[in-house]
Amino acid sequence: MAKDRKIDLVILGLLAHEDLTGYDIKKYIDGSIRFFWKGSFGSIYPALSDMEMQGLVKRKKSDNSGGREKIAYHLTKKGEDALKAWLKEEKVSNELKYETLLKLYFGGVEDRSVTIRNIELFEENIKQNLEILKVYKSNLEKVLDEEDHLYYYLTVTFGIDTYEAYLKWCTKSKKLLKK
Amino acid sequence: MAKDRKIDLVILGLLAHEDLTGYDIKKYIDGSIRFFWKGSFGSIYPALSDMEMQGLVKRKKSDNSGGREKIAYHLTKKGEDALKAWLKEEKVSNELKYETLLKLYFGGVEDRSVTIRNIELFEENIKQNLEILKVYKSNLEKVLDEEDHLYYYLTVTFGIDTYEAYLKWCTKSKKLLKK
DNA sequence: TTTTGATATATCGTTTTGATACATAATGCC
DNA sequence: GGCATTATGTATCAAAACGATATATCAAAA
Repeated sequence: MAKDRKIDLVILGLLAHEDLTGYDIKKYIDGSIRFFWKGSFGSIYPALSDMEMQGLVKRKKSDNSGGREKIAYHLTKKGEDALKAWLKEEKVSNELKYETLLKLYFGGVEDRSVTIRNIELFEENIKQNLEILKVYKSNLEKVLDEEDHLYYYLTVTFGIDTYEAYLKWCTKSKKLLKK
Repeated sequence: MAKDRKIDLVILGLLAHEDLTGYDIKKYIDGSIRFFWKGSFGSIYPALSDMEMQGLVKRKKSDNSGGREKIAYHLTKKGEDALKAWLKEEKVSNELKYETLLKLYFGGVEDRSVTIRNIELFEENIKQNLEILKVYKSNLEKVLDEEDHLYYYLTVTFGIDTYEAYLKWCTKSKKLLKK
């Protein structure tokens, strides 16, 4: 695995469950994973090529039932080992760029109304995402007997708990700013 | 302001309060701002040069009281306008790369004990940061009469509320995984 | 029939990261 | 006093990521 390429981890993790194309990987990232990670084609495709050369993933025979090219990748034993090694790495590295908080921090250069509006926009955004997560949660609760679903469930409850804390903060903060 | 350069926003915001060198800006980013943003010298210095050419910031006479070069920057009217325009932009764009959640999501490829350990590591990390934020909070409460401090206070309470929700989730999730 | 939208790979310029280089000033300590 | 370490400060570089766009096929709707 490349020393400093984080996208590899997403790719390895996703391929552990099923063979996927670069496009499939992007869809997963834009789906449930988007709540805590993101990645673009510009990082996915070069990573897949490089990881193939490193023997972490293997290109599957292209499914030419129509003529359109489609390159699905399969996880190798070496790739699985790399994934497991990463899971056992004892370090916490969470990176965030919270533009909402940056605007809040610099709020003093403008009227209070501007900050209140920004909190409202954030609140709306969080409410929408919270609804989506709640649907995920109730769907997962029905299939919790399968081990993998337990992990998905935990990420979803993490999101729900966090978003609910955000919303409480929004209410409280708007009140304080309006005083 | 450059179309897609986010670091500009941090620089504009910080310079709104006082004149700073690139090194000073880095110190702020590694200080209180690190809880919701980050940035390296490799982005700060080139951005400062470029922003000077755009007339957003102005280089101050270097303070040669010792011989060592030191380039402090001052916010121009144009820079202040750019900052205010950004604050009023009605869009929410918060990016995060939560490695802890990625590991959790892919936890199924390893023993439960690995995920439990990862939650513990996350928990320790959050507890440490929470202590720091609580000190910030009690210091800010003494000086809340000044408008700017209110905004810093709000970012701090955001962090505290979020971190406390994280910790509750950690306790709950570890219990669930140990069942 | 056409055009929209989904599927699919790939590349490009710009930005960011993380590390390092280089140099001076201040501080700690034996 | 001498010596090492830490803090201050600017700057650059390779690697990585972003966001947009190009190209092309196919299905479905208008």
